[in-house]
Amino acid sequence: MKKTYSGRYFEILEKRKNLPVWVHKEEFLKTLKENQIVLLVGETGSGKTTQIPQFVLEAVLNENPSSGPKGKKWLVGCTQPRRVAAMSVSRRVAEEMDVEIGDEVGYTVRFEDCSSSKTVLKYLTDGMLLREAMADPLLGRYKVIVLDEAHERTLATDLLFGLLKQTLVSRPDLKLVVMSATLEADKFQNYFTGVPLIKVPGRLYPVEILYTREPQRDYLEAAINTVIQIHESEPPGDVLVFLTGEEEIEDTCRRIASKLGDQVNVMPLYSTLSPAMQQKIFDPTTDAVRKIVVSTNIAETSLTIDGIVYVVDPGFSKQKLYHPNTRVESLLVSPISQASADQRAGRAGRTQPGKCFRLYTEKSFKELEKQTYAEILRSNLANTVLTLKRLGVENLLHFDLIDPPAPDTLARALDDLYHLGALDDECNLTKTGEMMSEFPLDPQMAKMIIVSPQFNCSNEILSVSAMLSVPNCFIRPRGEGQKAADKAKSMFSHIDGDHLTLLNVFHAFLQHNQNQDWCYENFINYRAMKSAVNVREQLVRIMSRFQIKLCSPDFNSRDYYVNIRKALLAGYFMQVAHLERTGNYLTFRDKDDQVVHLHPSNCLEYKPEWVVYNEYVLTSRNFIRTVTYIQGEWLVDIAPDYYKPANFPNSEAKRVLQRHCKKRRLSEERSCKIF
DNA sequence: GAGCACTGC
Repeated sequence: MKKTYSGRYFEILEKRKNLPVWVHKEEFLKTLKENQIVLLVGETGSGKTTQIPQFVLEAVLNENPSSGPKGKKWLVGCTQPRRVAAMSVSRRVAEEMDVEIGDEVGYTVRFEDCSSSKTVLKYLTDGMLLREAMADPLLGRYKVIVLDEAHERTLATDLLFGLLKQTLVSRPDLKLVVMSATLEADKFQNYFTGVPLIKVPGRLYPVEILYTREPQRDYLEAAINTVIQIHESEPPGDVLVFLTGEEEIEDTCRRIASKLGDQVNVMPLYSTLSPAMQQKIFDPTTDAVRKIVVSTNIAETSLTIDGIVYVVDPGFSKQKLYHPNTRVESLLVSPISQASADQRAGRAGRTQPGKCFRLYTEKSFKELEKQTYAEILRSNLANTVLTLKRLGVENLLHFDLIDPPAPDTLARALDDLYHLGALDDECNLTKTGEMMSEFPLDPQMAKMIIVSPQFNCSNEILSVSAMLSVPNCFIRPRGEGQKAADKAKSMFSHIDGDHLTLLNVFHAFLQHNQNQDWCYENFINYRAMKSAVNVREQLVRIMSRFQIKLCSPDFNSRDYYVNIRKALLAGYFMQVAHLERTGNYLTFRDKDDQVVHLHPSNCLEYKPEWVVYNEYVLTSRNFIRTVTYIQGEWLVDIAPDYYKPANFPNSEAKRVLQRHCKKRRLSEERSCKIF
């Protein structure tokens, strides 16, 4: 590292030294020296994310002045749950250390590696470190790993916990720092028995918490009234209201605006909002007009808005839930946890003392869960199990996780992977499974891609996969534009299904040279399309690594779309529904079949007897979304082991399946006689 | 005939 620093360096250094975490620098370094694992609890504003990794780096460089593994430099890695955070924090730290980003300080996130052979401190997403661990389970280049925001308990962070717990045993020279914003620390301390804990206070202004006297029946009504009340009786200061979803937010914005008019500036905030609209949130307010931001959970952790003095918290958010029996993931409006409520309240005290209006009673608050359930307890684990297998975990039940998932969920995941050919009878990873694990996709999709050359359509399947991996590309404005949007969409529609429609959109986007105006005119989300192109490129790179053929059927051939539909089924054969005589679709499964409805966004002009679907969503009804027509006999051709009639309970679909099986047997016998 | 909390590889 260079010896002379710029004036700016010393200027920033003085500011850094005022951060609360600096008071604990010596204590931290001493503890790190004497222990393999250190737990640090630092509240918002303590400076832990930027400073601790620098402290660690200083120690590593002092103790290992020259050598690293294979002549390379030792690395300090710091994980973040979000890519924006990894990028922005590393930029900040590079500035503090007076170096160019990508040199001594860098970051690695999906689609972007801004690090080099010079890099000694690297910020990366938790998912990225997990990927690195797949290639090198001992994480040989790292000397210290810092797991930041551990309290968020993302799936990737939880897996890293389990993995590092093993790695630390085989690599006594590797150290781990766990950083958490809340004191769920006892949970971590139980997990890593006897680990020292350092507590650093945050720097937030006091936030007064107000509860309602009675529980509120209608939280929207209550939220709107509270905003009006704040506006009429509280001193200047911006307001942040937490709601659960896009429609609710847009609706509430309109209602507030109609009541308060020009006196306030009401703005919505959610992830699918265009970046330009999101940016508006950060425009400074004029003194005369109060800013009112109505937001989803995105403002709880991902985005920080300065100048918020009042927070309105109805106490709900949409949360993902997984039911292993029906294999359905659903988004459900649910009460938040105490930790979440406290995090929301903290948003009021970033620039001056604030107030948080909780639209529930103090008693209700005390009845809330302390922490939000870890993601691993609320997810389909097929992909997780595949990752663990790839990391060399032999017995999943013995893998030490902070919160072990339900046995049902685990069993379901193993079962799915077995049917996909990723695991053998003894639960070992197969060659196919190994390849599947390299794709940053769900197992069905990875399988579909791997076998697509057999249907001579890997190019098309890659495009469809990319489209399925990004947010919905169809824009549908409320009110006026709706009809025009639907008409534009119908231009892309393929009568046999939504997957093929997505393919049409992708092809059209490329034909129009990825033109943004073309997207605008056709009600297509440009950002989604660009990111699909990006995803596809990444998938192509993985394909070439495994030398999987890139090929297309003849576009003018009658079988062009047939091949693609067959390839879809080769991955998603466990997600098939059959049209019953009642006119309803029934999922066709070994157990727990469900009545489902085609999602109204589908582009089919008729109801085919059999469909393959991309996802099952539980909202106002049971919907299957993104569906494509398939032939019943393909089930027997493409997944004969899974579609043995004996595996299924009696049903209309089973009788049809039996007929197909019989026909297949007969044709096989006939062909035997010929030879 | 309806919706899309949020991340991430």
